[in-house]
Amino acid sequence: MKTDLEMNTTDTTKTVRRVLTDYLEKHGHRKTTERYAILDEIYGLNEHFDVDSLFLMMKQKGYSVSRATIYNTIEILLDAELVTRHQFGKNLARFEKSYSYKQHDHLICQDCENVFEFCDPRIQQIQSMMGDILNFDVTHHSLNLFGKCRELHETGNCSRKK
Amino acid sequence: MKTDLEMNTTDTTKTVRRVLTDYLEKHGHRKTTERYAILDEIYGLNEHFDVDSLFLMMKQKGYSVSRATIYNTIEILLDAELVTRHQFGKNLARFEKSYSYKQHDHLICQDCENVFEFCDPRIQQIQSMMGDILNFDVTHHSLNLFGKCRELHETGNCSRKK
DNA sequence: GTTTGTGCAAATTTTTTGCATTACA
DNA sequence: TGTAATGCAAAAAATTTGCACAAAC
Repeated sequence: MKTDLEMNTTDTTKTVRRVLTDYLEKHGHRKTTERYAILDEIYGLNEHFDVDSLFLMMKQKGYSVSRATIYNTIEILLDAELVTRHQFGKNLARFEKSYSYKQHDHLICQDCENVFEFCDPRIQQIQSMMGDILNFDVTHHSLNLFGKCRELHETGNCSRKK
Repeated sequence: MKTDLEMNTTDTTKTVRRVLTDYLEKHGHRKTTERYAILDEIYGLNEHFDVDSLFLMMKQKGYSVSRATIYNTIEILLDAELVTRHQFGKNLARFEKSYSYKQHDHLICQDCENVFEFCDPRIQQIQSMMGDILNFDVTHHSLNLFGKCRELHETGNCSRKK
């Protein structure tokens, strides 16, 4: 049997579709084509996305779902733990696929808004320790580091600046 | 001379007004009554706030500033490091006074939306280590832990639920 | 007296909601 | 066929912007 990391895109698509099917059946929700189309689109991306860009990308590909349906579906995908939600300092929710993804956190350049990922085991330790101390059942966390990427730091500007 | 922690509210008010004055002069901005009124209001609070609640609180006290001015002023206070900005999982910016406040992070109850504070030195270590590794000049971070507070965990409900 | 900053209202942006229609079960 | 889900458009919520007027300097 393959480990998650060995799976290719097709495998992953199949697997997450299966996870979604199980979730929908378990919760008595219908298996609509839109839900699977949105899931596929999300798992075809390798970057963070927001609802509007997802809507536009799908529209451009000729598969048009309404924004309302995307918002609805993302709620389901969040609950099914197939997607995670982030906020990188703006009032705009951003998402990313999460199935079989190693837990990671983000480093955001204040200038080019580029998002980098990193992982540090101490965060999990802090998370569980604080849960114990403060009598909380901590389910997840969000750690964002903000700063200047190397390019901005060295040249005073970033190429990707918006 | 007093340490920051020994200062009372009046002392703090004076000090932060002075910090703001220095900032405004340094940046060639005008010292308007609104800016000081907003600063005073913020430093009179002991909780996180959002722009609209600040607007309503000031209005109720008879000191009415426009929301636009509050948004403008908060930009200045952020830049002057007199206020910090947070997002606790909602698309709503929340703020808190930051002068002489020990760096801390937040634990948020998903049910009652109550926000608790904690501090762990390892976060600073992670922050500087990741900056070194990824060639970033990390200026600040935001760590939020999300979960169920004790009350929610034990009773399935929180008294403060909205 | 200049000009910056404020207030107001309108515009934008992001998300939510209501309701008629579609399509899953 | 009954009902949940979709699409659309309108509403809501948060923030930004434009412009006339007020008040710092």
